Amino acid sequence: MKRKKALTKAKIFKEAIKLADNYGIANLSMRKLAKKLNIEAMSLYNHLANKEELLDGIVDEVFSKIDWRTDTKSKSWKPELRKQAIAVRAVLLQHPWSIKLLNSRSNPGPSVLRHHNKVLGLLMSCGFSYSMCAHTYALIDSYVYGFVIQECSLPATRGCDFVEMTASINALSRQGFPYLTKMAEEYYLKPEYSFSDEFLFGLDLILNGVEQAFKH
Amino acid sequence: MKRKKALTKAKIFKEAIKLADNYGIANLSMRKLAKKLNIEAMSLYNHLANKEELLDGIVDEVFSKIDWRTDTKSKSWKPELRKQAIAVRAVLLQHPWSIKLLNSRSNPGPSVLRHHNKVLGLLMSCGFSYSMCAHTYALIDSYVYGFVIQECSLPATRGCDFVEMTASINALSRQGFPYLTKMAEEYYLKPEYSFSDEFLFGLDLILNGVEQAFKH
DNA sequence: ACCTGAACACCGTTCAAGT
DNA sequence: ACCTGAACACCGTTCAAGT
Repeated sequence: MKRKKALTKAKIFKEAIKLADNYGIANLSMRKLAKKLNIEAMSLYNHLANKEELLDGIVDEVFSKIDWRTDTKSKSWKPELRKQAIAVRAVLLQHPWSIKLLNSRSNPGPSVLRHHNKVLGLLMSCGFSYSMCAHTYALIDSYVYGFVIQECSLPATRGCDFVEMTASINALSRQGFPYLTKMAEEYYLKPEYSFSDEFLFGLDLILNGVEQAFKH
Repeated sequence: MKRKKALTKAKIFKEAIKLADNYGIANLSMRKLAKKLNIEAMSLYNHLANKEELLDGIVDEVFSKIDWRTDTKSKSWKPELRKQAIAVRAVLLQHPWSIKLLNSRSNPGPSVLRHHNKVLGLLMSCGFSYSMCAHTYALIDSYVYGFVIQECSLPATRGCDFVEMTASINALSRQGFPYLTKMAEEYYLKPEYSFSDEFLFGLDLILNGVEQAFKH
């Protein structure tokens, strides 16, 4: 019999992420996770206080994947902040369940805190006042999270076939939403349209606005 | 024995919202809801296909409370769009559980669709192109939802006493997050600071940016 | 120090049976 | 047409007992 190596939090989190990626966060239960780890559900409680700690842990694990090198002393906050926003979106999209967990957890882990510290450090060392830091960060964060949440819960419109497309357009117009109908048939449901492509428009608009506010 | 009036979806949704408001969305179960309605859990399935329909229903009910009069023919989209964003935030804050449901539901109800139709109609009748409509709406929606999500999941910092405040500052600085620590002690944790006050800064920055993009 | 089995108090949902 | 009781297949978590 080969002896199993001791279980660690790291291994538990890794397996939990795999489960959530493959079967959805709704199917991540302590019992199923334990089964995957070849132990009984109750054994997990030797390593974790409760499921909360598991969820906090895997969110933080996702955040730890953000590319982490930044010249905090940089004098150009704008391209750097842009890069950070893009990076956050990228890791969240890799694990679509993570965005929903992120803002329902009240105990941010070290990687989440490290990220906040990095962004605030960037702004502060570029001469942003406390209030401009707070304004800017609230704005960028809200936008990125809000955008990714919508993106992750969008029906996979790519695979949407012509029949159900016209069906949903017809349903809309029957219920009396003329503008929405028009917009859907003339724009949203065209195969060229991709919600994801909207991300940079909003991000750059926000960054330009912050720049103007910063310069007074 | 007084005869109970027939149960309707409207009554079920109303009771469900009351339950979620009072005890949190986590405590809204089919069984508890049925008990409040003085019926057995299984009877709910005579009125609803499943719990999904319940959640779709109560989200839509929340959206139906948005003030709904709008002069869609208005030539000034900016104050109107601003008012809509503020109204959406207001109703979502009244039912803090609703924001999390909103973007996990894939079947938007009539009130949600009506709202989308209204905003798109406003922009379209003010001469926005399809692509500017899509850009603008994605941006505003992302911001509002992202902001409200953060707002709803913030620890009730108002009641936070001095002891735990300094404790959390110390914890931060011990872990080595100097900027975050500084920002917390010099700004975020001061009693005058309120995250909610950040909302209008971002909203107006975005609206001004859209205005510039619209004018070319 | 770690794992286990049995148990508790829950879930959503189905189904056959009642009125 | 609506309601019910029993049942199924799940949850997270506790606790006393094992090694």
